[in-house]
Amino acid sequence: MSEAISGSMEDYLETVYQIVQEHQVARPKDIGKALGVTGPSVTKALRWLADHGFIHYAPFELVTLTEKGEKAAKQVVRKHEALRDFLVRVLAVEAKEADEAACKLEHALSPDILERFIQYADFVDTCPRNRGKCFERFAWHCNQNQTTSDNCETCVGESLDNVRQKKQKKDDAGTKPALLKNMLPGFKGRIAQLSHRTSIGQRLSEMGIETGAVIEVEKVTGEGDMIQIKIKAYHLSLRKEEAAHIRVNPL
Amino acid sequence: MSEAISGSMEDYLETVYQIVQEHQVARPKDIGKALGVTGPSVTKALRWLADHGFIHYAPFELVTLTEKGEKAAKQVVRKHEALRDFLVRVLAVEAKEADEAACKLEHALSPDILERFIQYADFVDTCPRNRGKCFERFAWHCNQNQTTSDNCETCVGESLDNVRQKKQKKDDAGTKPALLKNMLPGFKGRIAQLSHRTSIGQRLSEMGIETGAVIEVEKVTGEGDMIQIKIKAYHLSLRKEEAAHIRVNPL
DNA sequence: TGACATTATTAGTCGTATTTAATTATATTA
DNA sequence: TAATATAATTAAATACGACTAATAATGTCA
Repeated sequence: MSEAISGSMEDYLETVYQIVQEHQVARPKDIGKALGVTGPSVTKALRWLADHGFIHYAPFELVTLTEKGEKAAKQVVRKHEALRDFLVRVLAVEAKEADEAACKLEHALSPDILERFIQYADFVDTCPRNRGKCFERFAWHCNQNQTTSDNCETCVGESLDNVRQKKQKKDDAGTKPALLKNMLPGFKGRIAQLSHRTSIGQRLSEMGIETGAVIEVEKVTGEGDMIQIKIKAYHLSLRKEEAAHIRVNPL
Repeated sequence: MSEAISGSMEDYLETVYQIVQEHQVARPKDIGKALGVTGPSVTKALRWLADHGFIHYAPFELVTLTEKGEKAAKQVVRKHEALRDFLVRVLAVEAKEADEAACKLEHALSPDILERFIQYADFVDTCPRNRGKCFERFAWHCNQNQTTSDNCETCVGESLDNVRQKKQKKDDAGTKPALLKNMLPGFKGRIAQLSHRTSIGQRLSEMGIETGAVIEVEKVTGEGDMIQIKIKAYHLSLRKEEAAHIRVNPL
């Protein structure tokens, strides 16, 4: 009675509601088909829903919603429809795609934010200042360039990298241990920590090199894949991935 | 290598990325604290991420992102930020709430629809026709009436009921089996199916009444809780919930 | 270096949601 | 009415994501 309804139980309830709308009564087979699950999953879900007072259910008998179940189902259906509505009317997403997306989103949306979505969709329709004119432009624009995910995937990396570079600089200036991987030629520092289990860690260990040894970066090659260091009497060439396991304190 | 990354693994990856941004290196304890999970959960997640090539990880050693991991993490971070951005700038959701909501939503959003969200947020900022004027109105409106979820919960039931009524009528007109529960006084039909396990089903069974018997609805009481029927020589009064288990074919 | 506190890992368990395989109930047909 | 087909059930198994308790590794301080 007290446990909260889970996302998947909401799905079952919603499906029962929709099938009851159409056929008066829901049968496990149809529920399973609608949700893409097998019979036993449905049986279990129905028993849970019955135990918690959402449906009338007895083995081999007809399945219908209780008052409580109908109310709960309507809330779920409402969420679903509101989201789909938003996606279609505001974001100009294609109907089928919007429906599928709404299915996944509906369980992750808090009631308050759901209301915002609804209000916004209404607002777009009724705002006296532009009466949809402005938003039609958006829909049109969306349908013109179908590039969607492609044209932004590349630039995002760069923009995030920029943020990172900035932070990097700040850290470099400080005295915090840094990763050898990120150091530039001319850097000089002391090993703060190294991983004995990694290949490079073992190589260094075998040479008797441990925490505290002074290390110098000599060269970083073209694509940034290799880094050449000098340590004690040795000159070593490391892959950046190896260098990711060594922390250094700048001197 | 082939299995898809799950929602929670994305969370771990995102967290590792963010901690690496700040401290060069991520430690299990901090990851756990950031995600609100215990140590062992982190260990398991890290092993999965390492097995699938997202991070460099060996027990007790430093954790850093691989190339693949960094790329994947950036995608996740981008999703998160884009969603939060949308919620804050377009839907005028309060920053902290938006951040939490974005956490939950980000795993349920397809790339294509995510792009729509981003495009729309940009559109709102740059649309030359209103230059934000119109959307400020929405934000203002949201902050005026804090009613959000309350004022709509009631009407939704009604609107859904309307849809249902319409479908109901259509079905009633046809010859499909209907639920006795939904029949009105004067209805005459034949029992199509009944549940022997329910109390009313047993009562009827005991009277020797089975599928095919002719049934007549005499009266439906006030609040619609009871339904009076005539069957063979008997007059019976049923609760609607009982009547939900009997299907009838109209004559 | 040794003892201690901190942190990380392993092993075992729980709850949810699903599956397959085998069983039982109902419906259909000869 | 018996034989068969369809559907629903139970039981046992798998996967995932989290937990607790016990064990092991590491870093620190005297």
